[in-house]
Amino acid sequence: MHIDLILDAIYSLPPESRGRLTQDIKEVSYPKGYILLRAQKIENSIYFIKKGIVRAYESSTENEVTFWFGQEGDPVISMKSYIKSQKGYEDIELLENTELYQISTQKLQALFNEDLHIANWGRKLAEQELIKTEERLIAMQFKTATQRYKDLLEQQPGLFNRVSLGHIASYLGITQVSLSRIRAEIR
Amino acid sequence: MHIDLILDAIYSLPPESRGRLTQDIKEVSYPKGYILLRAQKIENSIYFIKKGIVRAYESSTENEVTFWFGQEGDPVISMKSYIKSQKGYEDIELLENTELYQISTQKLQALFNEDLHIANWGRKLAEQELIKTEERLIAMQFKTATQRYKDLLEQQPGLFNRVSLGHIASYLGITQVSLSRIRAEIR
DNA sequence: GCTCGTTTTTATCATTTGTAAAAAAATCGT
DNA sequence: ACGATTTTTTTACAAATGATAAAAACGAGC
Repeated sequence: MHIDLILDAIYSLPPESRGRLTQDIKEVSYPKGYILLRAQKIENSIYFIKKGIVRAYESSTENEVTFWFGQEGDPVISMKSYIKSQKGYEDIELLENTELYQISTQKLQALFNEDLHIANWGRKLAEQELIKTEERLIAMQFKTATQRYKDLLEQQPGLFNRVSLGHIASYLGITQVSLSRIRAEIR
Repeated sequence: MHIDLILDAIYSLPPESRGRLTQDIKEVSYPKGYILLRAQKIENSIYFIKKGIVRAYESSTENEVTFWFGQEGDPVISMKSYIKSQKGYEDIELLENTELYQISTQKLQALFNEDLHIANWGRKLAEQELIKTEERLIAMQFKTATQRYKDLLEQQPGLFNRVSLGHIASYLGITQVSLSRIRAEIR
């Protein structure tokens, strides 16, 4: 997925502003299994996924819990690092060989203070992530695990070919055994 | 709580920009029980709480579920309306007689496109709400109801004098009976 | 196609959480 | 202070979910 497409989906930038932003973006790639982002560390970069799939998980508890999957076009950000310059909760692991666009948060901050359009792009980035997170929270509070599973099947059918059901179960907030039962009931 | 204090806590604005923003802000107040915001409607205003307390709840399901409390200084926003101009999930009810600062989203959007500082203020507003929502989501996925209750007791002890345990129970994602059991165990 | 390691399902049992109804306690208005 | 209403707790039972272990299915590599 091309970077211009990704940036534009967030907020359409005039050519000059977009140039300023893309100037600071590098392409990087890492193999399956690589840990892109570590919970202990304050991260200095954010990423967008060109190709591949990643998961964010927290490992401080005995059994690690996946709480986010990122696919082509998605931003990969430790929000605690990005927003508050604090350690995040999550490690982020690449589940396939993955190509990423990388940008330094320092450079991004500088652009936010210089360019009105980029500041609004940054606003939209946060707003879009906010909507997604809010939707997740509401699903966790209002819906049964079965309903959340069905919703995921509908909204992200492709996900099931790319990640294990163990990861999906913890993403849904249940055990793998529970997920297996849900699948058996539906069948 | 004074509006300048609230705005500054989000992002410190230079005097000229702050003036532009506060110019469009009106003070309003409504009595306890008033429904400030309705799920069916696309809202044209956002608010900040000067004095009082409110709750957001979704009522489409049989038993209504509270998923957010707002207190002095907090923004009161239907994010779906504000960000995507779509209907939100939530009704918002005033739990006390409440004084609010009101601003039109249209005027705010106009200011975002005119003033770099205000655009960055808007970015910070979204970012702060994002961090809060993410923390909630993570607590729902990683922590037991008992732990979430204890956390709330610690972080917002004042809340318990202002809202019923029934509302708090649904906020924590459990039934009132469950909450009562938790409280009995701890005692 | 076979083997080894991983993932997924199934089974059993213990624990947690929910539902419903009733009792107890607290709150409110007069 | 009183009764009426609402809120909170308690109880008994049902349903859902978790933990653990074992079996079955699947996949990568030879």
